[in-house]
Amino acid sequence: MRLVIARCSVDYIGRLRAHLPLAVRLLMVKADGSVLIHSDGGSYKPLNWMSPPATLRVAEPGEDDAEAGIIETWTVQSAKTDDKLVISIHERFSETSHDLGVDPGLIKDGVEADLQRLLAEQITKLGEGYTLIRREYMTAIGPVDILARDAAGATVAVELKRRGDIDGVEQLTRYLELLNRDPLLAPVKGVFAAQQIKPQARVLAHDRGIECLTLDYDAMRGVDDSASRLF
Amino acid sequence: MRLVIARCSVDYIGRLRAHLPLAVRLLMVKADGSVLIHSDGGSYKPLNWMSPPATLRVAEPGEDDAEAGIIETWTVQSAKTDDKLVISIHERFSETSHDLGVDPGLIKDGVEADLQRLLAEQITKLGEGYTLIRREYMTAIGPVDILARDAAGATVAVELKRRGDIDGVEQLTRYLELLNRDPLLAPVKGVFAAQQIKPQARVLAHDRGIECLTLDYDAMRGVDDSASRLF
DNA sequence: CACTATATTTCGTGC
DNA sequence: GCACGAAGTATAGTG
Repeated sequence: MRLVIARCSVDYIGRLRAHLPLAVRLLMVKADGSVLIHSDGGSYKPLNWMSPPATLRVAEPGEDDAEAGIIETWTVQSAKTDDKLVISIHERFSETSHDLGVDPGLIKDGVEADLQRLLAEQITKLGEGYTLIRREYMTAIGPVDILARDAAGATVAVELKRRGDIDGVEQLTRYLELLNRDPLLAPVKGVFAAQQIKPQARVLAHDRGIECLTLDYDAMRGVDDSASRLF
Repeated sequence: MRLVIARCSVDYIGRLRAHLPLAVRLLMVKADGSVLIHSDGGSYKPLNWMSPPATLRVAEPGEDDAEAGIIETWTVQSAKTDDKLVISIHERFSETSHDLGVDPGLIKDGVEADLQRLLAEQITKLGEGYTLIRREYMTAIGPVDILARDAAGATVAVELKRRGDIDGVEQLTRYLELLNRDPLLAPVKGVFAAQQIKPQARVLAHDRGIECLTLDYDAMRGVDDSASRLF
C-alpha cells in the first residue's frame, strides 16, 4: 500500500463525470491497483476512487501542464470498464509505502440471518399459539423467510427485514399472491416484520391487509443464550 | 489526518457486532474523530470504521492485555449513538500526521437529476406537441419525476432512471394507480425513460401498458449549452 | 458467471 | 430534523 499526501485536482470520466478542485488530499494506492482519494472529513466513502482491477500510469507533465503547476499526472484506468481517473499532482508533501499482506477478513453477527433465526426460535412473537412450519420456504419466485401457522391453523407468511420499506412489502405481496394459489396452503396471511418500519411501507402493508410487526433485536438476542458463543 | 500502520485486532459493537483478527492494517484518523481501517485490497469500503462525530481515547494496556502482546488500546466512541470500536494495537510500523484543511468537495454531472433537467427542457423527446406540467410532482407516496401533457391533452407520468430495471416499473405502476384515482388527472399514461432499459423491465412495462423510452444522455447534453459551464 | 437481496450502507433533497 | 430515493451504489450468497 502506497500513501501519498499531495495537493491535487482529480477528474473522473466513466459512468458519470466528476471533478475535484485543487486541494491537499490523501491518495491511497492499493496492491490491486485500486486508488482512493480521501479528504480529512466525510465518512468512509472516498471523495473519488477507482475500483480494482486497475492500472496506474504516471506521466511527466506536458509543457502546458507544467506551466499550470502540475508536477506529475496519474492516470488510473479500470481494467474491466472504460472508467478513468486522472489525478493532476501540483505538490507532494509525503510519500510512504508498506507491505500489509492479505487480510483475514471480517466476522459479523446481527444481520438479517440472525434476526430470522431468533424469530424462528421465538415464533410466538407473532402471536399466541403460533407454530413454525419452516424457514426459507422455497417457492418458484424465491424463498419465503418464515412460514408459520396461527392458533386457528391458518398459514402465515413472514417477510423479515432489518429496515422495512416499500420494496419488502412488494416482495411479500408477490409471495402471498403465489402461495394463495396453492389450495393446500390458502388462505395465507402476511406479516411484515422488521426492526424499523417506514411509514410509507406501513401504509402500503395495511392497504394490502398485511400485518406489521416491529422487532426488538436486543430483547430477542437477550432471550437467546447462543449470543455469547461468537467471541 | 493521522495515518498509522499497525498490527492490530478490532472489535465493533453497535448496530451489529463484528470482529477483525490480528493483521497489519492502515488506521486512518480524520479530523472529525472518525476512524477508518483499511487493508491492502477490497474496494473503497474499509474493513471497519466509525462514522463522525466520534472521539478517540487511547489507553495503556492492562496487565492481561500486555501479556497478550497489546501495546495500546484505542476506543472510538460515536458521539450520537452507542456504537463503539475497540482497536487493540500489537505493533506499530509507521505513524504520520498531516493537515489537509477543508475540502472544496466534488462536482458531479450525469446523475438522474441532470437527466431530469434535460428531459424537462427537451420534453418533446416524449413526442410531438408534449408540454411540461412540472418536475417532481408530489404525491402521497412520493414524487413523480416528470408530469406532462400530450398533444391530445392527456396527462403523462414519466419515471426516469439512469438504469431502468423492474423496480422502476413497479414504482411508476404505483404512481399511475394513485394518479388515476384523481378525476382531474385521469386517465394518466405512463412513460418509463432511462439511458438503458433491461429486457425484463421492458416486458413488464409493455405488459402494463407503459411506454419505454431510451435516452441518449450525451446527445441531450450536446443540445444543452449549460453543459460546458461545469468544467 | 449471472441474478438477487443486503448494507454499521452513505449522500443529497424536500418537507 | 426526519423521511425518502439515488448511488460510478458495493458486496455476499445462490443457482
